[in-house]
Order: sequence, then C-alpha cells, then structure tokens
Amino acid sequence: MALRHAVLAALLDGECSGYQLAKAFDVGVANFWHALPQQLYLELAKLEKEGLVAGRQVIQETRPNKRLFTVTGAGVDELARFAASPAKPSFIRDDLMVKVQAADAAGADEVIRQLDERVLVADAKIEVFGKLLRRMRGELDEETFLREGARVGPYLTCLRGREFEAGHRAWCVRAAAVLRARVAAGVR
Amino acid sequence: MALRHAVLAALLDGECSGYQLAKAFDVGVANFWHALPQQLYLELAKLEKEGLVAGRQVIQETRPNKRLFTVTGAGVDELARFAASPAKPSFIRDDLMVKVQAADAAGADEVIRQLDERVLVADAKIEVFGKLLRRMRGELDEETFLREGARVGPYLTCLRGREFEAGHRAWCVRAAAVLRARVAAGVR
DNA sequence: CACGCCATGTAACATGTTACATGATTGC
DNA sequence: GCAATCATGTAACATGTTACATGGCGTG
Repeated sequence: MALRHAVLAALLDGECSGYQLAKAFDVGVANFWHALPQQLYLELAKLEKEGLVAGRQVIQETRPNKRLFTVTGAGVDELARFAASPAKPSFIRDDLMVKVQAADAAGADEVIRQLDERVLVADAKIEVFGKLLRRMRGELDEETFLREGARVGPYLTCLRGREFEAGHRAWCVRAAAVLRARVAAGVR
Repeated sequence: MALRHAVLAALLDGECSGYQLAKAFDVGVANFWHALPQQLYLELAKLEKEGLVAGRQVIQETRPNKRLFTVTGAGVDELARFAASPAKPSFIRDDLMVKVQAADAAGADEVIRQLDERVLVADAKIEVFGKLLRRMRGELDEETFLREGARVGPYLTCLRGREFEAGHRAWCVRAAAVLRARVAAGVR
C-alpha cells in the first residue's frame, strides 16, 4: 500500500483527473514515483470508495467527460499517519545500469549508444523540472519561496528530481567516455 | 523479465550463492536494483533450469551446505541480447520523498526526523561504496583502473551508487533545513 | 540461553504490467 | 487522412512481498 500515498500526495497540488495524474506519474511525479494510467484509475476508484478522495464529474462538450478528484479530510489524516510510519528504503531500478554492470562481458558498443541517448533524455527532463520550479515559485526567488511560499513539498521533490537527472546525466557521460576509451584501446 | 538480467549481471562478478546474492541485492547491488532473498532463490532456480547459470553444491561442515552459481555461455548471450534491447526508463521509488511532497499538509515534524535519520543511512552507504571502490581498483588509481582494469562495469555502477547517495544526502539536509525554518517561523 | 548469522526453500497474497475496448477532436 | 491527445475503464498475466518452515553454529 504505497501507491495510494503517492496519489494522495500528488493530489494535494490541486484537484485533477485520472488522466492528468497519469501524465504526472509518467514523467515520474518529479521523479520519485512511477505508475501507469490503469493503475491510477484503479487506485482512484479504491480511494474514492474509502472516502480518502472525492470525485466530481465535469461534463465537457468538445472532449470526453472527466472526473476531478480532491483529497478529503480523511485523506489528509491518512497521509499524516503515513508520514509518521517508518519509511521503506528508496531504490533505483535502472535497466541501463544493469547493462553497464554487464558491459565488460556483454558488448560495450550498444551500451555506449544507449548511454548517449540517455543523456538527451536527461537534458529534456532537466528542462521540464526547471520550468516546473520556475512556475511554482512565481515571482519569488528560491530562498524566499522556500521560506514563505505556500506548499514547498512539491518544490523540494522537484529539486531532487532535477538533481537526480543532472547526476545521472553526468554519470552517463563519464561511463560512455570510459567504455569508449576501452573499446578504442581494444581492452578486453 | 528484468530481475533475471540483474542477477546475471551481478553473477559476472564471480560465483556466488543465493544467500550472498541476497546480501548484495539488499544493499541494492550498488544501488541499481533491489530484491528479496525469496525472489532470488526462485529466479536462480529458473535461470538454472533454462541453462543460463550453472550451480554446484558445496558441502560445508560447520554451516549449512550451499550452492554456488556461475553464468554460462548461454547466460552471457542472454545478457548481450538484453544489452542491445531498448532500455526501460529508470525510476526512483521513495517513501520519504512522498512524505516531503505531502509535508505541508501532513505534519512536518515527523518528516524532518526521518530526513535526519536518512542522512545517517546515506553516510553509511557512502562509506560502504567507498570501500567497495577501493577494493575493486586495488593498487591502481581510479583513472588507470578505468583505462586498464578488468571489469569496469561494477566499478562504474558503484560510482553512480555513491553519487546517488551523496546527492540524496545533500537533499535530505536541505529539505530538513527548509522544513525546520518554516516550523520555527510558524508558516502554515 | 537468547539472538543473529548462515542457508534454502514453498505458499498465499498484493502489486504492477500488458492487452483489450471505445470514441470524438485537434493539429500536421 | 493519420497520428496524437483527451478520457476512462476491465481482464489476464507477470512480478514482488509477506508469512511460514527448518535447523546448526558462534557470540555475548
């Protein structure tokens, strides 16, 4: 039972639909959680049945109707309970890192290509996070916003997301360079 | 089918038992994958049936017998196929980040405490990774090892693991400071 | 004498992923 | 005209987690 809390936390940002949530969770909600649309629709249905979120139908003319969800009082209580419970350790799960681990034995060329590609993905994400951060803090500079702004939670997680991508990017560049040098030197 | 590749990649480091593997995957195999012992025993059994790893029994006197596994030729081929296939995007899954995201609404005090705690965990991990790196490169300095050493894969992933922990540590410190300042100022 | 480490597994349950199902609108 | 976006769901399948089961040895 962990996705439920990620959903509740994401919904604190403001009323949104399953579809919009799915977008956020696809990017990774500032890179700290990931889920597919199907899972979210299911989880929202459960949360609604338990009274932790409330949905209201919005009829649209040019697009399909949608349902917007808000966290209820009971939902906030549940989040508070969760916040006070012991946290599970974080973990990364990264195909590309598995490939680097195996690169010596499993062929470096393809891995190098994928590392190069990953750098571009990281660049794109870093820009997205940068924009999100600017939008959240509005007119204020970062220090002021963190002192006085409303809801710093999403800002802090987004900061971490950006730093994670920057770190990952730097590592990809380095790993690719190392592997390339070894291929060139014929190290085996 | 992704754990299988993580297991194969980990086994390249040298023959080891399910129990030893479990230790590695508990720390996180240099923080890029995580799995419980039960899953590993199951996966090893499957891999053996498919001929991707070979196990040999080692009878011990003072301890329970164990089975040591090695990657077979077919296993290396499978890794090569995997390395050439498109990689899934990496993702973090972190309870603590969910809590920070919700901290504004769900009570900051407990979250601050857990951030402080997490800093200590990070310190411990950073030290472990540092020791692993030193052991892997032996006498050589890092540059030389990365140019000429055998098997740089594990070294590179371990580097990333250490940097990840360092980044996470820094973020925890910052997030805790921000939340503390707001609690002190009574921002709500 | 109790606790933790070594060592391996099975079974039941909870989660997460893939495939299927539908259908209008907007932009290229 | 074709693809992408908006929008929601169900069903089947694959993975991951928790609980159970066993048992000797070493250390405080």
